[in-house]
Amino acid sequence: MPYSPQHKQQSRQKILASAYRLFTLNGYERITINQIMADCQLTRGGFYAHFSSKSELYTEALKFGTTASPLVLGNLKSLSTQHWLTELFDGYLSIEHIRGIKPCPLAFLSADITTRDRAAKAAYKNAFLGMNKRLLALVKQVMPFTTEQMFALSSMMIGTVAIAKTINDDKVALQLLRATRKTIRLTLNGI
Amino acid sequence: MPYSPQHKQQSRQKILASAYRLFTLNGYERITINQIMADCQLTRGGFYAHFSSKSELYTEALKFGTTASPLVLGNLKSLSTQHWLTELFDGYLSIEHIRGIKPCPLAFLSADITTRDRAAKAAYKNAFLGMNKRLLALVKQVMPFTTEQMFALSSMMIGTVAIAKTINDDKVALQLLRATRKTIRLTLNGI
DNA sequence: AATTAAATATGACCTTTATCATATACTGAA
DNA sequence: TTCAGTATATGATAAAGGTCATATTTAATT
Repeated sequence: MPYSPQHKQQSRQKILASAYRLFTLNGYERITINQIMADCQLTRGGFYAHFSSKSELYTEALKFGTTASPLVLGNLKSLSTQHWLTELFDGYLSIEHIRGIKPCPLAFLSADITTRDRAAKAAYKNAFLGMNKRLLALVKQVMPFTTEQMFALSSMMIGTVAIAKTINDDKVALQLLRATRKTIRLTLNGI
Repeated sequence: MPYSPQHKQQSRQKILASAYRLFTLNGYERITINQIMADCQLTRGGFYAHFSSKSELYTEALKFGTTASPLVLGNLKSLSTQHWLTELFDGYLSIEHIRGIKPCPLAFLSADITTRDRAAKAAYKNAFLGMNKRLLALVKQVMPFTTEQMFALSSMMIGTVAIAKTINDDKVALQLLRATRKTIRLTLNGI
């Protein structure tokens, strides 16, 4: 038996991590299998030992990056829920987030998903619904809040970062991010 | 002198209209010059008599589709501003809008723009700022409203339709659209 | 009708990229 | 150290698409 038994699994995980990051930053068409494999120190050909096609990888990468999202798990348990939520929203609505290398796929892949297959759409939908559920549970600890209110709030945050990322001009981008941060604080009763 | 003097201009306008629609629905990479030219009954080669490259066309098409946006001009002048705004928001946040062939480029091209050149980003930014300005002027006729509030509201609407469009499941998509419609009505003082 | 110059169509080129067949490299066991 | 068989790399293939050179069509003017 050659290679350690986990070797292939490790490669698979590395491919998924690279694919998730690169796809989120660039979309499906702007990233090649070559780039993904090179990013994790592998080469083109071996790819098909792990995935049957590029589009399968896309869906798996999206699942990989959005299940058990670190976003809401966090390790700031020492903080009060209120404080923690503030940190969460402010971080999400920050210029660092939108200019960084770990942007939110819900924001940056929405249009991309539209032209992708059923499986990719399902993965996106699950990610969106999952995030809403987890966030809603948290917000409810602080104040009464409905699923519908949560949907609207999520949409606002996601829309804001999606738009802010397109804007080259930091001044305008910051103004937009700030606007939404303010609005959210008001919505959440001055958290 | 062959052809009527306006002939080339007419062709250009047709190309722009086709490009605008197809790009908005599919993004830059999923549409070929061939498809655009075929869509307006022309052929591939003639393209370069009108535009120097695909990316130039993309930017011009975006400008074409977003300047003097019919969105806010409308012809419902008989209605009160309040009523008119309600119609506008409800139409934007409708399943017909997101499933139709004239979707909002601000919502469906945000991620696409991120990986495009400076000119395309500028066109997107102008479209966004222009829409906000026009909308704000209208909302102000009804109630006090700031630029920042307008930004947050636009982001919410744009985010909502962007997400709703990715969701294959009409039930969930409708729930999401409804949530934002409700929230907007509350925000606008029960318009 | 014939002419002519602009507008459009045709065909070809070259690059990129997904995919696959085949060769090589690796490592645990004998 | 050799073997075996899995994991990865290499090279090839075929298709797609942006671009351009050249041919053809068009209609206002003569």
